[in-house]
Amino acid sequence: MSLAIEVRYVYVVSSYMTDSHHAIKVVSLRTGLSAHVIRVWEKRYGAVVPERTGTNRRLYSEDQIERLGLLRDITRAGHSIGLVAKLRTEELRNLAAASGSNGRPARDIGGSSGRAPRLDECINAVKALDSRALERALKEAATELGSQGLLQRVIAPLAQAIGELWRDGTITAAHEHFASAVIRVFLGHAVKSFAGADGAPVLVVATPVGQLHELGALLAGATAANLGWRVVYLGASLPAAEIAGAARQSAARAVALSLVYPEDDPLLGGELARLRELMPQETILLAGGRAASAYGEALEKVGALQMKDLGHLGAILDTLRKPDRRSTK
Amino acid sequence: MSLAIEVRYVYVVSSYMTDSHHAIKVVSLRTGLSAHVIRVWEKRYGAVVPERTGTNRRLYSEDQIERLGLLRDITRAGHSIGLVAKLRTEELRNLAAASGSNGRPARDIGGSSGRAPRLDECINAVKALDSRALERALKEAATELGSQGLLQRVIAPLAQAIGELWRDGTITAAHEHFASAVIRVFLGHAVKSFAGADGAPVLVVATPVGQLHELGALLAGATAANLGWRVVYLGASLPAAEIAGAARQSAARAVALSLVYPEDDPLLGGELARLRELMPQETILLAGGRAASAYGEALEKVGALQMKDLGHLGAILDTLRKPDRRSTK
DNA sequence: CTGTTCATGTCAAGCTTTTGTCTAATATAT
DNA sequence: ATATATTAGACAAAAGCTTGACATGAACAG
Repeated sequence: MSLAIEVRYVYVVSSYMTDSHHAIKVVSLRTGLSAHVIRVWEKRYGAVVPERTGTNRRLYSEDQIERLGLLRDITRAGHSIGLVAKLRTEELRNLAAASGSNGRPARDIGGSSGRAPRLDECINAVKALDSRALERALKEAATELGSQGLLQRVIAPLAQAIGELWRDGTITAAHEHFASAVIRVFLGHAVKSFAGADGAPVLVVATPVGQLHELGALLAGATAANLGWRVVYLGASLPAAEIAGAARQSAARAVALSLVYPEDDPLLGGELARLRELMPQETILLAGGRAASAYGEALEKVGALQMKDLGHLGAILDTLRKPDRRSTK
Repeated sequence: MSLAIEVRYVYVVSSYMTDSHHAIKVVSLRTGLSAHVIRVWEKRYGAVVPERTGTNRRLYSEDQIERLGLLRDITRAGHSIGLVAKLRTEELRNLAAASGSNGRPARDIGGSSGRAPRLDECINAVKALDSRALERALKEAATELGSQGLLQRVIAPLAQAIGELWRDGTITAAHEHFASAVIRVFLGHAVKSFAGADGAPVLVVATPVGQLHELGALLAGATAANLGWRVVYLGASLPAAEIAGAARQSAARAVALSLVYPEDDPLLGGELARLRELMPQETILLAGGRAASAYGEALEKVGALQMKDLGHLGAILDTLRKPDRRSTK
């Protein structure tokens, strides 16, 4: 019977069974590029030339999808597609790594470097395990900055600061858990409900096995909820099968993973591969967090979109909202 | 044939394949200089003369980008562009190091007894990963039963039911995590704040290493908060040292542990002993949850009070309230 | 003090190139 | 039949290029 399954694909791909093939729509969803753009990049620049079925449909391999993802990142960093489209994939990886890390214009650094108002207060409250003070500071920050500003200018930096303090031993894991718990609850009422509207697209948020730090996932969930997604929040350290199951059951449009620490888990690659395999094909995989870049290769391999920060996540989510639209004036 | 490929690029880059070429936009982003300025520096001073494509677009090498960055720093430090524009790059480096000691601000980045009314609703919502339905059911239960009844007659049985369904495979760990997340947030506003009043006694709530299920701890925390304690909630799976540290730092009157699964962790005894040893002498250790009785012996050994259910916990907490008062203010 | 000159950053107009999107007609898939 | 793909070509917005002009402020001569 496994024979029967394989037979379905024989007419399509003659080579490896491991080299799966994907229709353009899947590629479009997974890369965030429109099918138009994918075709025109092929036609004009030969950026990616897919196989074809006997009936002329395009079929993309995982490698090609990776390549398209790299091109997406590189062009978003400012490079023109015409100049990079024909580079070898290896060079694209270098370019993506290079422009990804330092793509920031230097000019607005000085201006906005002003530390968010309540941040120090929050950090002190965490150090003191003082939930009242932490809640108060968060509340004031929320009224001052609005929920988007709260997330991006206070909670995200706070999460980062906690990570740093933890790594250098100033605070312990208990402080980190404590902060997670308070922030979790706080976000529960500060941000629009995680529940989302009826027709809203679904985002599953979690952290893979071994990744114990929850704050990043929390931030991603809150950001998505803010943008009108229905968030299925699963918390930290879940096996691939569980995440995939939740994604399947909730018909999620995307799954967001937060990777913070450790940065060198040898098992994570396998988890990611399993996740990609078990997830519905059309579900998109997103990854963010401090350690995401450390797993860049593994993430590319499974076609995951890497997010630089919360703003980037927001942009991607906006793109994913409308996977396909026709009657736009 | 690899020759054929390289030839296509000869007109563009004559040297290394690693020396990528960048459009002016990328250069502008990376240096923070406007494209205008970059062009005018080229035209007037020949500061940087890029290659051109066949269609006359400028193409900058990494070296040239570095040079522009140096010029940016130097001019911002007060030198006039006309005087430094033609210096050799090496000299620029010295100048930049000398004048701009303040240059880069580095950034980096982000129920056994009578079936309670809403219980089935809750269970179904968990099965369906439907956070809206779960929240609604909990809310209705809260108004019907009050917060104490909500905890004892809905959430506690729900936690137990989830545990059973998980053990028999009806639901997965993802569902359990999902339920924890929703309930966590819900308790955050339904129950009196975890923060507690100023003079309130402090209870640290956590789950020891290896105990991944958080719901029991959550219930204990909510119950204590309801009774006017100040709760330092640390969540699941914390090492003894961390819990003890938190207890010490917050001058906790008691530490409550929730033990649910597994029931036969051989390491738990050691963790408990270490915890007892590291904790302040006068802090009392409490243990509850489905698996508490399985560890009865170890708990006896460290003098922990075992709680049979939430009502029992409440009674113990009331007893612990009065002894020993501190003059902290 | 005043007027001139120079250095420098910015802008606009007019043209070309690049690139994403759209339409129409046709074919395939489910 | 309806949704999805395919091609070719058209279109328009965005980004680049060049030339020339303008604004500001500093240096300087009278």
